Amino acid sequence: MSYLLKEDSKMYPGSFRYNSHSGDSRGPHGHLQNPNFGPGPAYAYYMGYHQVPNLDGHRQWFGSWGAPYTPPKMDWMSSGEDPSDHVRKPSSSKTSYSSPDPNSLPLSSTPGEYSPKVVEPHSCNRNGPHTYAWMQKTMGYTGKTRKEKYRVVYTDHQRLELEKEFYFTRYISSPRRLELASSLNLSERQVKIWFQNRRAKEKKQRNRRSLPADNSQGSLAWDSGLAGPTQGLALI
DNA sequence: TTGTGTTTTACGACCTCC
DNA sequence: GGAGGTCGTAAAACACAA
Repeated sequence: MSYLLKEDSKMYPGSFRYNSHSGDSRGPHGHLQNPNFGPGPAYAYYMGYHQVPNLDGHRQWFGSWGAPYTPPKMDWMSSGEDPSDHVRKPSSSKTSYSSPDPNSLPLSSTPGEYSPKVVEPHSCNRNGPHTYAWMQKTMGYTGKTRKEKYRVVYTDHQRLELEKEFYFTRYISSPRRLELASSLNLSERQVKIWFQNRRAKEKKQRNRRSLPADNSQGSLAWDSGLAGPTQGLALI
């Protein structure tokens, strides 16, 4: 399903920003080698989705989500493989968002599949160990303002799963939202907002290309200059 | 290295529908 | 009245040119 390969390259030109320093599953050419992606570095301690960064830039989930989030089947971890092997090479290999075939991905993985890892409560990025100031501020969980803890960055795995869902339906149903939120260790609210933002993004892109907004009709609007549904579906 | 532009999360305001 | 939609916007995270 190269739709996502294509689409994501546009959608996430910098989607591996985190991975450039925290590990991801891409090969030297920017292609994902591990369909389960690398560790999920992009979590932060935010609002109800309590996350604590660890040394590898992976953030750990606490609080309402129970077990910390760990992307499923993180083989490279269990096998002792160096996560850096999966790290995107620096900008010389500015990659497109090369997603694996979503059909091969664990779309319906459940939280139970995530095996919590013991991690250190600090993160690092390409600049080395790094703990965001706002994270430290919010560790105390004292009800921070929007400015103090603003947003998290979703992992590639989360993004891909969301994109996959968006590909099939631009308006997620409540049950499916619950399922997806659970499988991705996101809140339903996050999933809902992600879809809202995704639709807005699509609309923005469409407008940018001066394409008729009528294409928003129906469940798919991919024939609007974005990677089209026909193309995508044909490749599923 | 730094300044700037873009993208990504997240929210509030407001609207519609049931 | 609640849920969920769009729209506009804030600000973090990032890419990249200079």
